[in-house]
Amino acid sequence: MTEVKPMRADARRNYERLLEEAQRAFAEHGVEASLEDIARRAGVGIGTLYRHFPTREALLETLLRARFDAQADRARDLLTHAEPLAALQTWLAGLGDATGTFRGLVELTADALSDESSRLYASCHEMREAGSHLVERAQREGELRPDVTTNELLLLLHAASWAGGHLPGPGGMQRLLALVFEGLRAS
Amino acid sequence: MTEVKPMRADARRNYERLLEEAQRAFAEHGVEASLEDIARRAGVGIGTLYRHFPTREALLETLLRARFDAQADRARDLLTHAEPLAALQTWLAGLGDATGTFRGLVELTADALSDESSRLYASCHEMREAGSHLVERAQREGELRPDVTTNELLLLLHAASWAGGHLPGPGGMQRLLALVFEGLRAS
DNA sequence: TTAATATACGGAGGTAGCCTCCGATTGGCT
DNA sequence: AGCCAATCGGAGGCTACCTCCGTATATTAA
Repeated sequence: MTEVKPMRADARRNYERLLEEAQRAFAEHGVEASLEDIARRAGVGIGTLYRHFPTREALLETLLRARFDAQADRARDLLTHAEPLAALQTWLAGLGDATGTFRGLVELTADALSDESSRLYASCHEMREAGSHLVERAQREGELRPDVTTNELLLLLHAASWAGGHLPGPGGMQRLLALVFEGLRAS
Repeated sequence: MTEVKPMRADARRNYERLLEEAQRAFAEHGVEASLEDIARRAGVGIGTLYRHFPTREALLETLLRARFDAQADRARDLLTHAEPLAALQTWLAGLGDATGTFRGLVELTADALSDESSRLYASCHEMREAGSHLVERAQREGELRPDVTTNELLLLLHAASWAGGHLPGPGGMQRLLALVFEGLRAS
């Protein structure tokens, strides 16, 4: 329904160059990478960058949306998994990997979930909805404590992801997430 | 032993004005508060700020050191507490409050723990040493899973503190910390 | 092919923050 | 009072953000 005029050829070319360089820059320097640098490397004026992507978040969202949508799909798949708690844990691990794509991204997504005006809110929100079904199933079948909310779980995941980013080696987030699921008390 | 010439009167006056305004600014705007603004409000040139505190971290450390040292003392006190796990949990909660003093501080302290060259490293390190005795005791008495390291625990705490800062109301960190200790699995 | 026009480009310029450097100032001592 | 070391202040160079508008060009119609 939404009428989309095709982009002018030069516009489309610049748009794509910008996305390529943004991907590189964010991967290398984290979400705070210099926008002027991205424009420079894309061989484009800074004004052109801002016309295509009015905010840093808009740029990030374009780069991440597909990934986040895939994550929502994955949640729906996992609803048929035999073990509800394991399914939830698996899904959260995948989500943790997604928010670990760029250094500093966790902060943004964590904030986006509680800020409807955020550009990332939409993509994140759909993920949360899909995930909350996994949470409810695990609780309904008595595998997850019933007093935990989806928001709390996502926040714990973000926390683990954040912390994982502050550990030297890789795989930190996975280990921490496992700890959170299993609890610290000796059994 | 360390010979300390008394500061010149104007120097001491400026030093203290700077600390006052820094406290205000960090409390209001988080650790990224503008240093030029702090100098301005203190009625002092920016050069004077940098002479007294060569880095942002130096300024923060001066404001926080007493607090962190107190936290180390508290760890030593809690070693005599009857319940090792509860003692550990209490201590971590206190530490979480301390790193929640300024928005964005958790990131700094988490990084400081793995960066010896950091200005905050010393104060943090002493805390960790004190805390690790609480960890070891809880493990020795079989109340804490033996495969968790002090570093992991501190990181989990920082993570909870970080996440607490991304929740609307207060007390978020306490709730999350409790969840981490108790585990997510239904019992 | 050419002309008209909507579309898109680019970067100058204003703002703000970081940090350094050095000439001007002043506290404290004799 | 007068000296000098200690201290001050802020100009200046840098980077980054974001906006605005004169210029350039892709597209469409003639």
